[in-house]
Amino acid sequence: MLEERRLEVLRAIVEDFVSTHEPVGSKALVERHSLGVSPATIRNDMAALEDEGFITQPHTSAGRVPTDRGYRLFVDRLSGVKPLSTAERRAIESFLGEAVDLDDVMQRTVRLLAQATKQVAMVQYPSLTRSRVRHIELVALSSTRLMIIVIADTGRVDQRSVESSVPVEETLLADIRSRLSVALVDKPFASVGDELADFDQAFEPHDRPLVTAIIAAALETVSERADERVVLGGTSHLARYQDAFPLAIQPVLEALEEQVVLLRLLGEVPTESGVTVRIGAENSVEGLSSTSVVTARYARSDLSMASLGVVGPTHMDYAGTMGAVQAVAQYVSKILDGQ
Amino acid sequence: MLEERRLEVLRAIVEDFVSTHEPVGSKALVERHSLGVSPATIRNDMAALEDEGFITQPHTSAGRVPTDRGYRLFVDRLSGVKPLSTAERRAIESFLGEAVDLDDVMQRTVRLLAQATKQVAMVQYPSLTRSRVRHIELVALSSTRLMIIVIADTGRVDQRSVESSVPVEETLLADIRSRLSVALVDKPFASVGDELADFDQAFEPHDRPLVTAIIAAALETVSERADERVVLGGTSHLARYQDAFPLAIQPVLEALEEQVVLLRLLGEVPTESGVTVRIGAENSVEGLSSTSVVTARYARSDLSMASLGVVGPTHMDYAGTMGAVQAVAQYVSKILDGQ
DNA sequence: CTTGGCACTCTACGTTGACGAGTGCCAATT
DNA sequence: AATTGGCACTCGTCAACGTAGAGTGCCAAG
Repeated sequence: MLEERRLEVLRAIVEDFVSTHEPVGSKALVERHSLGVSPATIRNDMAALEDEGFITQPHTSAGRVPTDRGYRLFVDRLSGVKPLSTAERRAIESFLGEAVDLDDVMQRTVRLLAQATKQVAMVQYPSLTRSRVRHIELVALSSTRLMIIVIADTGRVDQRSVESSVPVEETLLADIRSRLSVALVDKPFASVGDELADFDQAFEPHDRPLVTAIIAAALETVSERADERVVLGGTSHLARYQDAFPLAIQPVLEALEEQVVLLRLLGEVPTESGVTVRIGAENSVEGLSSTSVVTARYARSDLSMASLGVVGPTHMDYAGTMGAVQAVAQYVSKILDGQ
Repeated sequence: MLEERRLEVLRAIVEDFVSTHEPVGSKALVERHSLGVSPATIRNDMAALEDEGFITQPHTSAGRVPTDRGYRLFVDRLSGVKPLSTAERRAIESFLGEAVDLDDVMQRTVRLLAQATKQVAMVQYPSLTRSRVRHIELVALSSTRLMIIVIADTGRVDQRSVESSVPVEETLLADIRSRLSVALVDKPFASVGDELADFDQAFEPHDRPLVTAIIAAALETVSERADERVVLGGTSHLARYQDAFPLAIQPVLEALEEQVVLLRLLGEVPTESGVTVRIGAENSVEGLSSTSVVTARYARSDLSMASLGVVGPTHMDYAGTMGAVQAVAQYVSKILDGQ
């Protein structure tokens, strides 16, 4: 029960610091929270918490600030996911429900998430790796330029253009198109490589260079770009932390401009459901060591599809953020199932 | 020739202020530039320039800072467009040349522009209004969901999904598809509305609701979204001006998150060629009153297509930025012609 | 284990004064 | 009429200084 109170103290410190952004002292703590003890007792607990590395003092005569480790403990043991109010739930549902398109869903989701958490939001497109081919189309843009368009069962559309060294005849194109359809439609994207392994064998040798080029483009589209698409939004919220962040919104903005970084942030998430929180240096992304990342996965037909989440300062409202991220992920799943 | 020197003084002030970001005084000015006169003379000129509203003093005993009007005069009369070095030109050409796709071109362009100017870059997709339909495709996603895909002769692909209240048969779909192709392919997007005016008359009355829905979606795609797509990049460069900007990267980031605002920034540009500069309050966008916007239009087959440009602090290197924007616009035009 | 008291340590803040950059004005010069 | 040197004046920056207050750690008593 001594342990008990210490955790209580840590929770109180985190909560106060999150709301005030200022080091919190023993006296203020007993005033704002009804811990039934005196400041002196709290001081002892604080000293212990500091020894264990959960909190720290910016300077000798200041209050305490949670460390990354402190936030970690807070998140693991102390904070429940705060459920959204029904009004909020209704707002989310109706806003996402209006979406007309997968693109529209993604765009609305990122806006929603940014607005609900007041932080930078990221949303990943449904992974191709876990989808099936719904349709594949081959279009002639000019006599030597083709465009290959792939539609997944999630409604995701990817396209890629292909250059041919020789003019392409429409009859050949039609042939390739229909064979591609037969070979790929309703197949999982993961097996596209296998399905196309001997694809060019069905064609005349002098047509094979073109067929090979098309296959290469198709594979590039479905494999290299499979998880690559991420939408970002709400970056203006970063600016609110000018003073709170040491000195650093530039490195954060820089990091977030890199698709690769976003994918890493979203990808390092375990596949299980639930909300994942990575705090400070846990992110292993340079420039994001003073931020926390809260992510969740969304699914379609109970098949985990991709991740979405937010990036904010380590001193964020974890309970609220986790609640919002989880709720949004659920609604995206629901929308995706409905379509 | 008195007028002459005053302009020279203004130019010197702008140049110094742009490079140092600090108010420039009369003494420093004669030291750094070889104007053949004494500081006292410069002071007289400065007083005159201040009376005319081209420069101003932050406080009584400080040097002078250009006003928006000062920058305007500088840009109009004093600054040439600085041509890029051949190395830079080569870098642009090769980087853009590698693009494989219209999406790829847009993405590379925005990166390039941001990197070359060290500012926030915006690139607008080629306007549909000025393009022709290259291909139109209708795909069944499920028995009641269709997707309509439109490809422009610029390689731009737009899609939109359509919900049908009744299951759609493949034969009907094929019929609509081929009629749509006949009606629209190679027609300018601007005339799509007219071309589709009586489109539903060719169908059985009980099929018309579906046809109407498809037409509505098609029109929405080609008209509402016609100029709507803009890519943004390089926002991290904003953070470098933390101190230089009054207090305000947040409003700028907020403004730039709004597609509408971006479109206004890019759209207010006169259709003629050349580089356009809008300084400070000239932008008429709230939150961007302490930034300047430099834009240029790019073309395809000599037909002006859309705009691209950058947003930066009013105290930017106008000559260099204008040079870069112009050069990039030219190369984008070239790439578009080549494809 | 808790608590009140106390000495101690810093930071934040306001004051003060010197310094210097920069200006405007004026009388002298060309 | 334009230019110039001189000079008094303004005002922001900076460092030094002192004070107030928040917060701590420790200790002895409950």
